[in-house]
Amino acid sequence: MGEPIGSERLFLTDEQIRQGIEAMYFAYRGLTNEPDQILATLAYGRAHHRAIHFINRAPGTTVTNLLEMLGVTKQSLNRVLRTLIEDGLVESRVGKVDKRERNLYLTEEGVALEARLSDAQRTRMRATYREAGPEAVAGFRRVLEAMMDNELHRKYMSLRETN
Amino acid sequence: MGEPIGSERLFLTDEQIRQGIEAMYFAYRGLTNEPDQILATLAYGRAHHRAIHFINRAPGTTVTNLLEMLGVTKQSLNRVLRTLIEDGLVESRVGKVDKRERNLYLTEEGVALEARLSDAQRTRMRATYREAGPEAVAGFRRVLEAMMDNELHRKYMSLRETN
DNA sequence: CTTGGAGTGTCAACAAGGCTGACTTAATGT
DNA sequence: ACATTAAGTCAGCCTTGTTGACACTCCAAG
Repeated sequence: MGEPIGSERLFLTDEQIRQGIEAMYFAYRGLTNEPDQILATLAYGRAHHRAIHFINRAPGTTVTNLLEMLGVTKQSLNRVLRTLIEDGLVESRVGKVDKRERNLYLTEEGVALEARLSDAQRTRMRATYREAGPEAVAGFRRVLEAMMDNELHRKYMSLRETN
Repeated sequence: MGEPIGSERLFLTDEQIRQGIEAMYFAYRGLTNEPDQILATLAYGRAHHRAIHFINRAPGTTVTNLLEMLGVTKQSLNRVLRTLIEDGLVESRVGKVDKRERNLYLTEEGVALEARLSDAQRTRMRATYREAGPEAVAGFRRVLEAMMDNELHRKYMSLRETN
């Protein structure tokens, strides 16, 4: 067989692969550190953050839509969503065309919390990008996108079709 | 102020930063997908996976050490560790020099499960790396390492001092 | 116009895996 | 001898995931 097609002679030992996996683990922890601390002071968790993030990203999204993105059950999301609505961070409007649907929006207060949370992450990402340089960033993104399976990649891409 | 020092003219909009954060989220999900499914069939969770991973990585590690790596409480880890020991995946040996310490090792069965879990991840990582190319991989690693804070980076690096 | 099915919300019950606080036991070091 | 450290345990709490069952509203097709 000789050389596998497209291998470009990647000398990747199991050890190197393992290091990549560990790097993902620690980096992900680093990225969620600060938001988690902010959320803890507000009696919210990561689940609330995710909901807020995606509602901010796609204002007017429906519950089913959000369910799809997050990959959790309706009951699980509903619990989180209810507290956010009760606390006045999220507004749920009855759909205009289909009145069964609820369109979700962040309130002013919701936008404020979203900004606070993502500011922490963006500051870190900016510092990270500055330290690693533009080429590294391009590679980083390329690898991450290749790491998603088709379904996740579809979800990921769907977020930038409208914007 | 003009040009920020060290910026190297990185045109990074909030939108691009946000995409990076989202990419991390979806990629991490992709990476944990398969192991989670395997673990679910065995009545184990991600916590068990993490313990197994780090014991495999540093055989003979102490409980305190593991606690440090994982960043959880003793009680939380103990619950997981106990089931792994009861199920014969992990062996806990009294320390030779300090008999208060317990040195943790994977049994044959433990090694087998570790291999099964990391095989799934390594296969994905290999495919990912092949698709993205060597330069992308280097960038990926550089960005992830920059993304960790000092403490996490120390833990991350400690894993390759011995190997 | 009725009826099936889709979108939503909710109740109940359960499990994993975090947490805190309090405590025991054994071994170590001062 | 005594304080400290490593480990383990008990009890209780929270968040966030899960199933299953059910009600309500509304749309669309027969």
